[in-house]
Amino acid sequence: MSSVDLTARARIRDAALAAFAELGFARATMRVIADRAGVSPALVVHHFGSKDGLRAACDDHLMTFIRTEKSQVFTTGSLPQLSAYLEAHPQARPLYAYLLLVVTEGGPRAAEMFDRMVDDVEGLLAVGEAAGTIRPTDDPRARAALQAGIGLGLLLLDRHVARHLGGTSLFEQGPADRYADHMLQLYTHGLITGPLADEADRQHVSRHPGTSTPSKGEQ
Amino acid sequence: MSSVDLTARARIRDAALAAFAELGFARATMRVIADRAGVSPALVVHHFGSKDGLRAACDDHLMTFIRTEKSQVFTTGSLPQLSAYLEAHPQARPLYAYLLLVVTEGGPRAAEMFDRMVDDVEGLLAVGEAAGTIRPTDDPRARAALQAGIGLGLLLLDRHVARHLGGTSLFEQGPADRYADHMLQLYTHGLITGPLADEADRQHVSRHPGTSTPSKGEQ
DNA sequence: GTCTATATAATGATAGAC
DNA sequence: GTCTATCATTATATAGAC
Repeated sequence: MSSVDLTARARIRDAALAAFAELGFARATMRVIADRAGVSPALVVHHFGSKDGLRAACDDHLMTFIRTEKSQVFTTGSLPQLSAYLEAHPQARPLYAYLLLVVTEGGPRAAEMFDRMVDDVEGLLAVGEAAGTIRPTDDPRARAALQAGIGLGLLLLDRHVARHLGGTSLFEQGPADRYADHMLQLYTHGLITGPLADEADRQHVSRHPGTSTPSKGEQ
Repeated sequence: MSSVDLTARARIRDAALAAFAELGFARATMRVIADRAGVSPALVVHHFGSKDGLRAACDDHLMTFIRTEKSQVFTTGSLPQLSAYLEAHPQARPLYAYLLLVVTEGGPRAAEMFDRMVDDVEGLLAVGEAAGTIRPTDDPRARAALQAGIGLGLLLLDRHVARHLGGTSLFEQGPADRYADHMLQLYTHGLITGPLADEADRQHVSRHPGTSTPSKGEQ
């Protein structure tokens, strides 16, 4: 409904967002973007100055969206939540795709975006820790960064991972189920067991004396 | 020692490998590659036919390397092992960097490369399972794909994750330590605890009756 | 604001001498 | 095998009319 009578500037920006995400920055030419927006290449320059200016406008648009609290779900790394959100808000799809592009191709604001995600994840984990559903940690920042990286990294490899889960995207039902199964397993019980796990615990305690990470009641 | 008197063809291929990895396919132009190899642009075409031909030669070179058993470490997703390997075999660095590019920019052989990694990870996990150091699973293929994705995904986000771990790359000492700490923690004990973990177990059992995943001794 | 027409630069690739 | 010189194409960006 709102996408019908957008200003030309907004239409160009949206076309660019989608074209960049689909083709990469280099192969999404001004002509292609102009065509998709239904305008002349000259008008693109008129509105954004240059291709880099257009890119910056796309970054701005995404950052604004990311900063909206209702799009926190974008940045949590939780696939089921993200999946539900995209289902309910199809307009967010191109922004999500563009986020993946920016992070991989490493534009000037990629760091800013990833940092925002880490902040969000850290907050969520802290809430869980307080509620007793998330294990305590010595190093909340590192944990948040790694968990954000795990979540986003898997989304970057969507195609490849999903192929082994019997589909073409993790957002499909089948792959999503097998994904959820393993991740829940990993997040509730880990992957390592037996003597190797005990050894890992000893290493951790020796590095962080005073901290204990028992699997069940110690001290 | 062996890099001094390479044939021009090999020098061009190596220069391309590095330039592609550093700049991406689009921005690594034939001229840039020729300059770095110390030859004329025409010679690049003479040897490889076209830019796509050059790219294919790089892919071939990487695949040959990946298929060598001694480079399995490339594909395990274990950072400490990979780090040690790259330290001991600096010649492998550009190949590693090119692998990351291929996986992100999704060339024609990216799938082949990722599949190889999943195979390797699945084998390693099966060995661990047999040895009693890795928890059993219902779905070894999914687990291997996801663990490969987690490992590779974090390497793709190297820069960003490392920034939060106090460095610029996960291969540096400080970030590597904090990385190892959290991942060991995650892999030995998981992340979720308390009632949420119990609920996860119930969901898993109801989906896979007959399978049990107790955190400690349940028949 | 929007267009057509065009300038300018860079790219992948070719021709042909050595 | 390797070069210099050059072509044809395509890219971004500009000029100026409407």
